[in-house]
Amino acid sequence: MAAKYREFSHLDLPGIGSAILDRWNQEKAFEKSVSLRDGAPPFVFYEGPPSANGMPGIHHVISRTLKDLVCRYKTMQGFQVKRKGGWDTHGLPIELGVEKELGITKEDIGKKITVEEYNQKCREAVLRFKDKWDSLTQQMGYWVDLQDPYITFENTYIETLWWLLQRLYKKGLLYKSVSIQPYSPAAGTGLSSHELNQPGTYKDVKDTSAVAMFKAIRNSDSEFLFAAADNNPRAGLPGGEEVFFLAWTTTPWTLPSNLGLTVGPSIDYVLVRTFNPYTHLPINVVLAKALLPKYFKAENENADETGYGPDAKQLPWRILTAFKGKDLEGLRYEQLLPYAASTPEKTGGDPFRVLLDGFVTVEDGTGIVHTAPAFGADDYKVGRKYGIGILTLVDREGKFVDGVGEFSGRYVKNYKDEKDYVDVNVDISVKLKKENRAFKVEKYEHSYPHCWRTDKPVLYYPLDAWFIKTTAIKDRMVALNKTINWKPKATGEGRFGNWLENMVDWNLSRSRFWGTPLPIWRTEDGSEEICIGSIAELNAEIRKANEVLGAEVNKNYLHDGILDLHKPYVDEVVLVSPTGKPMRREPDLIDVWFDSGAMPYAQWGLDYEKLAAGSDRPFKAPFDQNFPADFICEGVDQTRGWFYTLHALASLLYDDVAYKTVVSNGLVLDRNGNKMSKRLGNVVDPFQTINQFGADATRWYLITNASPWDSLKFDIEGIKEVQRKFFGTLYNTYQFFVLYANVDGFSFAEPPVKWEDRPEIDRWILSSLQTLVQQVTAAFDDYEPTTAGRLIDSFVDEQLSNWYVRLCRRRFWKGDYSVDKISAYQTLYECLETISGLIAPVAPFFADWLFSNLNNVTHRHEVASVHHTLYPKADTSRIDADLEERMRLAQDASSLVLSLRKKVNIKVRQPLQKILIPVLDPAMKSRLEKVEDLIKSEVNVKAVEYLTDADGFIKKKIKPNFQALGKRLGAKMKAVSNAIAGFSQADISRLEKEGSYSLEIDSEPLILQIQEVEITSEDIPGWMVSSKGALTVALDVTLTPELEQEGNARELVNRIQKIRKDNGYELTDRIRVRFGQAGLLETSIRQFAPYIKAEVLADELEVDNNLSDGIEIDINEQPVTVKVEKSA
RNA sequence: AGAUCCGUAGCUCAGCCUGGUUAGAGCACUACACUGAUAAUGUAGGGGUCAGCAGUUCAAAUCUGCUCGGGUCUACCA
Repeated sequence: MAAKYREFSHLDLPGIGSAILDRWNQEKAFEKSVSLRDGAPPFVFYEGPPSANGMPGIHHVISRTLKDLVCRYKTMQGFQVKRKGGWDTHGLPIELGVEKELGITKEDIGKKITVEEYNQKCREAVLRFKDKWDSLTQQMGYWVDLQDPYITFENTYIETLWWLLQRLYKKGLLYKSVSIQPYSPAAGTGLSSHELNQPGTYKDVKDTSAVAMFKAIRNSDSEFLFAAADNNPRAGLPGGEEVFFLAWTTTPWTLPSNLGLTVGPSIDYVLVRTFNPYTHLPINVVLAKALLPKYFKAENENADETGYGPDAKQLPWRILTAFKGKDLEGLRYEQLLPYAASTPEKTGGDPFRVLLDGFVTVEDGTGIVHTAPAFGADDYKVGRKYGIGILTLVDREGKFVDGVGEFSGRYVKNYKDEKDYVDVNVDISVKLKKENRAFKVEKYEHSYPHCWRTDKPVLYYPLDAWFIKTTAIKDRMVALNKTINWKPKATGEGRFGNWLENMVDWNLSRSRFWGTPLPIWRTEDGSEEICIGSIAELNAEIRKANEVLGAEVNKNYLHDGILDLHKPYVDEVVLVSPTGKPMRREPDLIDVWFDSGAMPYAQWGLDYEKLAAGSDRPFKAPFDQNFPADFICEGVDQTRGWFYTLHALASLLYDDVAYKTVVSNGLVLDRNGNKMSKRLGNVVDPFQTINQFGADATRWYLITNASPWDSLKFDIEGIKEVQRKFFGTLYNTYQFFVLYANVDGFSFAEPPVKWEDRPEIDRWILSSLQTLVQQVTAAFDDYEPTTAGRLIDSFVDEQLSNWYVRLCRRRFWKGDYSVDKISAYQTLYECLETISGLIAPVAPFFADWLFSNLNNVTHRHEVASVHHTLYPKADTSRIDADLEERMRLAQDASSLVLSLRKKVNIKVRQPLQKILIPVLDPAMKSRLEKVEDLIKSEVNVKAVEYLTDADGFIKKKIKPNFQALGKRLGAKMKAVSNAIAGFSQADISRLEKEGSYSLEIDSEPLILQIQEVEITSEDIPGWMVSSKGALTVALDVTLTPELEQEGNARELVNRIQKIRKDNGYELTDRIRVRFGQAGLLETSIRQFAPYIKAEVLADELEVDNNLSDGIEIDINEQPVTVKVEKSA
């Protein structure tokens, strides 16, 4: 006897998950799935390194599911997919975590704790939750190489980063410059954007704001302004009045550092004649037209000026001329607040001009932006563009430097908690008022960032930093991006494309402790520097410096060389310049995003032989086969993170893309659409979910519920549904199969039944299966797993389970082990086996469980795991579109009949005589004839009759084919549509007979073709009908005595089967059935005895009027006693 | 503020690219049925101004523009 298929008492997905996981671990299934493809073409995948200093959440499960399913799919497609894992180990979140844990702040590092100790703490914290992550990886079925991951803090990794930095340095792409960064004077430190985004840093504060007046200088460029003033002299006053540009600021302390005024090139500006409300002097001012109402009342336009004086409440004003911002470009103005420290020479540029830039808006202020390059990123940028220089009149403590007159030494904000601090901004404003240089001064409430440690307002301040000149290859990056396959497309074109268009140079510098040190050593005056590219190079330089500079220098690093590339060790190293001067390391660390963006190279490390040979890609094997990546996948939040840094580095280093396809998945929200956060307590624990529902159900839910790039509202109920609906159905189908296969000993031992010997329904489900394989493969190839999953879902539910199995049930338990039965087994087996392959990428555990349960009996595959097989390939020769179409007809027809039965309340078990189906053309008839038997047995009728035109019974309905007609007719569509609606039955048959019909529309002739309308049957007079689309079905509901007898017989069979089951008999047990007094049922029993006996496997069936015991049952309101026993 | 995604039944989503006349599934709810797959299944029912407004068109859930609401990213700026 052949081995038996395993049977189960119930579906236990978590149990299947852990059992299969154990087996994978024992058999090293993952390693094998890779090594089996040795020599096959590679499919390259990069793992974006997670940071293991926090617990993994459910949102990590979705992107890892996507990564995993693509890699599994490609492996099954015959590619070799290596997946090296990795850990992101540097960076601010780790440092902040450690600081919090130790209860220290940044300032304490190096004081209360040494840098060495601090970094040791970071190193320990980094992989704190590595176990949890590894465990999640395993339990969710994510196949990735955890044995040999790349770790960003390791020397080999950092060394590669150094080499890459050196390559950039040699290309002239690495430079040091000032940038304007958020800076906390109170804490004496720059702040990262991350720190600035801490909750509570933005506060609403009231600041003194001022609209300052910058006096225009009259020259040929500005003549049009002055001329407009001169040509409109005020009554009683001569011409030659002053013209001012109005500019608003909420930080008057930046006004002494003003070097420019920026306007929007296409914004409308006006020159307004009016008075200074403080000094009451007549003035002319320039501001954006759209902002006039902020400063002037409409009713005072062109008001009488002669009466204006100190006591006047209303400010008269008059527009003298209008122009665009671009007309102002280059106009010069007098410096607002000249001091010794702010002479034009000290600016290092050509200041006090009007500049153009797109960032100017007319939302606030005057539409003219006061530009102090030192204290605003936009200001700095536009200042550089125009070369107006830079003035930094405030020091790092937040107070004015010497040489700013009465303001020198005063803090620009109350940074020292002085009790009687006098706001310098007020004093500056007062000074401007007195000097006829302020147009409006008022308190203004706005939101302003504060240092999250000191609670003091942040300044934007110029700080030294190292940059990568990404802007140099911006166009190339844009061009390369166009070759990348983005999923979804819009993220690449929109979010990422826009980001590239507006890119700025990459600020690499971080003044922190735990990270990759910048490998640049400089002389004190900055005139000489070296960028180190490898450990060997550094060690050589260390020795050289020791020889040149003296025996004490670097003496700790002479013997073994440098052993750890982190701070503080690298900072102790002093190198020597070609001219013999000492060089010290630039103190910065580099942005952690460089760490991860460089992983394509650094994950392998440097190959010293290639390095010595001068290769421009000196990375260890298998780098050459693993660049660029075919596929990467992370959350959309990485668009400007990892996706960008990978792209930037590949473009900069090798003028190439780093990845060919990138999938960015959306966020996982809670069921109400809120972001998951610890604070709200709505985070979902992935371990709990997997333990409760299994990884497969979780993965299937995440993938099929919504496109991966849409944000997903995570709801446990959805997983339950997937579990019940999809896996439950598939499990049931499997159970059904093995129930009978075990009885019959089916083990696929027989040769496949020939195609032409298989019944229609087998050919149908196999054809549908091939179609499914085709569609699923296309969807996966297009990185559309959601579509793939949903296709499989509906196939399993609607086609396989609810049609094929339902209709074929009898074939499995009835009769001998015939060709038909074997065909049924082979067909269903093939469906199950193919589905196990199809779902393997998404539901890896269940797929393997199903596969091995089947394969352990049949041994059709030599490999032990579905993940080692090749993905199912569609056999297109089996696809029969017409067959699939007529099966749809059968399904529709059955559904219609069942609904008719429902209407007249005749149960399906009661046979009926016939149904009528009107057929509109011979093709439809022949299709229906081929599936007639299926319909008959499904709806329990004896006959199907077809009604054709000739019978004259059918009442027809006509409707325009809008798609066909609309193209031809256009605007006449409505009229024609109305005409068609008015067609009589005679009109319709004439059209059918002649193939065309002449109409007159708006007194123009029009020939209507038969294919331009849709004709359907509407009604069969005197019958109950129901229709769907072109299909109409009528049911004969007449019950003859014969039919009723048969109905009774079927009812009896049904009851006896139930009793068999209640008694716990085996499927194959033979029985003996005796009835008590049966009354009217006796006829049924006698007439249908052979049928009943065959159905219930009875050897004997008799009526015994003296039967005293047995079960009372009720057959169509006829009580009868029945006794069922096993045959002797 | 900019960019982008989303808005269709009580809930989760198809359909939109390529416009075509009763807008579909599943879940949930109600009723009835089925019963050798049974913690399954079928049928029927209620439930929609396809976020809103305007435009293009003979025809708009579908194309265009604007507005509103939600998410994310970037920025926070005079």
